[in-house]
Amino acid sequence: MNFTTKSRYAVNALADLEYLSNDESPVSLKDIAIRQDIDLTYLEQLFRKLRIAGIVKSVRGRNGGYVYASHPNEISIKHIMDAVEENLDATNCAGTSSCHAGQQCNSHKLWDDLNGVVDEFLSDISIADLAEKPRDPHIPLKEIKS
Amino acid sequence: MNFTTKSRYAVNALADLEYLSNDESPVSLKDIAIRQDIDLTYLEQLFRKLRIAGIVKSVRGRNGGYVYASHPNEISIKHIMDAVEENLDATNCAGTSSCHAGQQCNSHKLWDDLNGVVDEFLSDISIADLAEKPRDPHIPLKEIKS
DNA sequence: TAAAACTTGACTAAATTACTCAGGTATTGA
DNA sequence: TCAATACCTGAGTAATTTAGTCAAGTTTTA
Repeated sequence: MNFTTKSRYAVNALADLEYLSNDESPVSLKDIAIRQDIDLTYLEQLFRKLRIAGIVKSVRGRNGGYVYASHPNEISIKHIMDAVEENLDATNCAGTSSCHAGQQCNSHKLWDDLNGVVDEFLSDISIADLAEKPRDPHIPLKEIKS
Repeated sequence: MNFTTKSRYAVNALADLEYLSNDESPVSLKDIAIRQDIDLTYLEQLFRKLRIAGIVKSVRGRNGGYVYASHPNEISIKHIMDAVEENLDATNCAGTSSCHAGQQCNSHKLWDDLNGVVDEFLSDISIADLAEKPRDPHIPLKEIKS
């Protein structure tokens, strides 16, 4: 399991899409790059992945940019991370249960369960949760705990 | 957040400590290295960290090896991972909330909450849970979900 | 006393991540 | 029309991290 800066860049940039947009007009990557202090061409690479994953749509040409492909409360953090990250799996065997000499290792179930816990958490939070009220806890920890 | 093979090696090796031990006698790293197919000197590096963290005790000299420093049901997976991993934090700012130009970024709370969810999960599982019944689910997912 | 087994530090190769560069192509406002 | 804007693509590269290796110990006991 490897959460890199790609996830953080992508999530923050997608939150900016809402922040920087005026009545549904596309947001240029340049504006996001400046506000988030990310290199423009690096951001382009991330948005290419996001576009292919169906998370954003691009508008080419002058005054072009990117818009959400669906409503931000339908875009989960998990969806975003699946699009930009290479490896979100915590097991050593990519779920094939061949981690210990072709057999399931002692801890296979542990990592598999961990995957489930993380996936569930990330699936329940949408980009709208972040953009609307960045300072408030979007999901109270208590809800998760019990 | 970065879960590497170190965690998996360490957890599996520590489970083997119970599996390979005869009435509290120390287990040599050589035996674990063979059973887990890990390079011996690499395993030594991991056990150095585990010893410094107070998870295992070493017995030097002939017939020496390692034993648990405390009862295996008191050794949590989180404790092990803290000992061997470099970076378990999912935030970009190591919790300092300075992720966006000195201020808290949009997603800071998200990564912070994710840390909490993962930590809680890993703290509730002990090495005894893995060693005793490796094929059974040690924590049913249902218990976590609702 | 020699073998077994832990101890330590330094080093290296492979892989990954983050980032850069050099070109495009599509669109539109002036 | 045409030049500016902004997306699009592939290749390359530097820095970092991970995984693993090497060499030379120390400690203990059969």
